[in-house]
Amino acid sequence: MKNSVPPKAQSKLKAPTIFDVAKLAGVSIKTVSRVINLESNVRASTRERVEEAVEALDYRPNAAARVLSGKRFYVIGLIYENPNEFSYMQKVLNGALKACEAGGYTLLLLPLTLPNPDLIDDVQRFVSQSRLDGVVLPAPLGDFSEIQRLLNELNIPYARITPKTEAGDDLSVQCHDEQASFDVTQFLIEQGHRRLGFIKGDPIHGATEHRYRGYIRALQAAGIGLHSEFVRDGMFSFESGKTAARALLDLREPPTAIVASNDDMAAGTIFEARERGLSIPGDLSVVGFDDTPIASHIWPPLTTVRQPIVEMAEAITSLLIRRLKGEQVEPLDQPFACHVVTRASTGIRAAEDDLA
Amino acid sequence: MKNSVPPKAQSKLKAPTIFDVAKLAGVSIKTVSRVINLESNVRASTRERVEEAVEALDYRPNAAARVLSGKRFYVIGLIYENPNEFSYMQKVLNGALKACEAGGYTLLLLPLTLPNPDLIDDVQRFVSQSRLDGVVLPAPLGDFSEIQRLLNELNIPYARITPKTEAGDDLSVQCHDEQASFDVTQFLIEQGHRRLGFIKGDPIHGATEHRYRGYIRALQAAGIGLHSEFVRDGMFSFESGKTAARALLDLREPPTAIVASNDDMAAGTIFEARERGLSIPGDLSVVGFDDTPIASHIWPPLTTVRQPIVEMAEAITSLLIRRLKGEQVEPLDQPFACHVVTRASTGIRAAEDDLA
DNA sequence: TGAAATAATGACAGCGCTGTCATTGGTTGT
DNA sequence: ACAACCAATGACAGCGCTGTCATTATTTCA
Repeated sequence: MKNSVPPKAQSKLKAPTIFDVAKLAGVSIKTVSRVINLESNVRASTRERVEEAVEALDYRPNAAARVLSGKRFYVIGLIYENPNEFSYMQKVLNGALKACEAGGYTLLLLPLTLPNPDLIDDVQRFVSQSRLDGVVLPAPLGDFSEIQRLLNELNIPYARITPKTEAGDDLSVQCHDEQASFDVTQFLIEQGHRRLGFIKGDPIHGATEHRYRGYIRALQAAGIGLHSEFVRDGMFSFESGKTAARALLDLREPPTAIVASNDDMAAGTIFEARERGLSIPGDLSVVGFDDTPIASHIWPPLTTVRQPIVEMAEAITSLLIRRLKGEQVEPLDQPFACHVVTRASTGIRAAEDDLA
Repeated sequence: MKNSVPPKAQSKLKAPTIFDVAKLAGVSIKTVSRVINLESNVRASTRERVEEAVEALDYRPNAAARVLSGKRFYVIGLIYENPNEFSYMQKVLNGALKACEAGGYTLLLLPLTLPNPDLIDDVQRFVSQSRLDGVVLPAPLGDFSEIQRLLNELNIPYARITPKTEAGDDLSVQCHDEQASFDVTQFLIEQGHRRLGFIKGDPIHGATEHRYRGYIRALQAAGIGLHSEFVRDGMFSFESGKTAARALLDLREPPTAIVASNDDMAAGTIFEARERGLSIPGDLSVVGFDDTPIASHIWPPLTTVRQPIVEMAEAITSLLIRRLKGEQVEPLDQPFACHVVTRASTGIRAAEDDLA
């Protein structure tokens, strides 16, 4: 009940103003203003009537009008030191922020926890309350069809970062994920590995499939057969990586190298290997994806794949902005390139292994 | 030159409007509007004249007026999945965001890289361009006196998260950092350790001194002498932790336990120890601070100190907002409590050690 | 009971811009 | 050289709210 979206009729019609509330409550707009600003000198009965009208119309004060006429801005700034190392979302944030600054736009944030039963309500509230022109949807949010439908209905353009699915008229960025996965797998093969484990990511992310395909292609290119017991499901979390690694290392003939679909799962793999007293890369080589801070801070540091996330986020956001300004924009033609960062978690497979 | 702040006179007077620009350029306001919105049908010479006037007055369009009169909002939303594990800044962001949502305010971000020669210009531009009511300054930004001076001049209230210095009328949050440091050091002592190394943090952070004092107090309480060679400077970075650990482990009689002032430096310490083939916690116990993701993802997982950062950020932001709304607010009376999270990077000091 | 004080409400201007439409100036073609 | 056109510019309303001040109810106290 409380979470339901406003009546459909209003999503097309203009939002109610203070006049509508005043009319419905039978008072002047100034009295409505007093009520919504919690000023004194309003009779309790009047206040109540106004509040009912506000409720009935689902009225929200127009922030711009408030700012323009009043003395307050209703804005808080958060100034912070940009840590020199970033998580994935920090990078996206930075890229989007840059593009917004360059384009004269303001960036507003809606952090969500998934799974979320009220997802659509939350997004709806955010979009209408904050009066947005456009929305950026990093993976996996760009693949929630309910969100896409909502934004389409409200006629709000959106840009997606590494989505899984296509959408017509697509404002989205991709990177050469599959190629990078191919490269990193091939790198392991060149080091002499033949038994290569793979830990998949959360299937909701497009990257999961791309990375898996790169792995398969590299095996094929080297004439190595694909063994299903070497492929395990993961969810991009440390724990899921640990669990998958446990299964792989429990095999009678365990892999000598493991490709984890992100750094957290690679860290989980190393964690699991360490618990078993395995040496890395002596007994097991491990690679990850994303080059997040953890990759360079664990021992041994991870060989991983770096994506230009900041640049990708910046590019797609500025494209979105150009489109909002009325420019006719072409979709990004080229995926961004990724590259392998070689560190100490990978090594040459000892010759003795060939006997096995 | 280009970076200099607008003429002093204007910081008190009202900001120039489109009228001022029009008058100076000798055109109508509509023409100014055309120029700043890059519309067509403006003679090059006119455009130039207007641009000069804009420059001369340092004119910035009033965002609220634009929004109110036009059809655009100049706002982009970024909707993202809140990763289940956060960096320090992510936590601050989440707390501040919560408080803003609850208070009907909007949160705007200014990420900064330090050191920054244009610091004040950047902050000035942010504050005036975004028309903020208040500012949140997480450590170490709350200790930059230039920023404080600027905000005071502009009469913009600010709240600080774990600042080092006091400011009258203080809107700031602290946590029981010293106590936590005492606790974690005492914990190591109880495990039998007597030779305890300490790696300090960046001196610009208040936490650095608090944590160091807790360490000293715990040594005193146990009757253990403070040896200066056991105390090393660090900068809160992984690298600095590694360097400091190297120095400590190079000692003729190295410590059997190391207290690093944050997790990154603790990770650096473990990294260094691993490079030397030391076993943890067998040969060396290590503790960190902050309980960042890395603490639980490295092997062995780190014993560390967790601060309620989200709650702290939320509390101080909502206090700031209440103050902006005109309430008479009291400073937060109690620092927030921290607690030790015990993991596998610490262990009982073997008895043989007593011989040494 | 009536005057003075106070509480509750309303009328209205104006915040700084953009959208619409009217007007002016300049160019082209014949 | 004049009409017919298009480019360049301006006049003005109005976006939705808050601040100011005037007005009208209600209470208080002599």
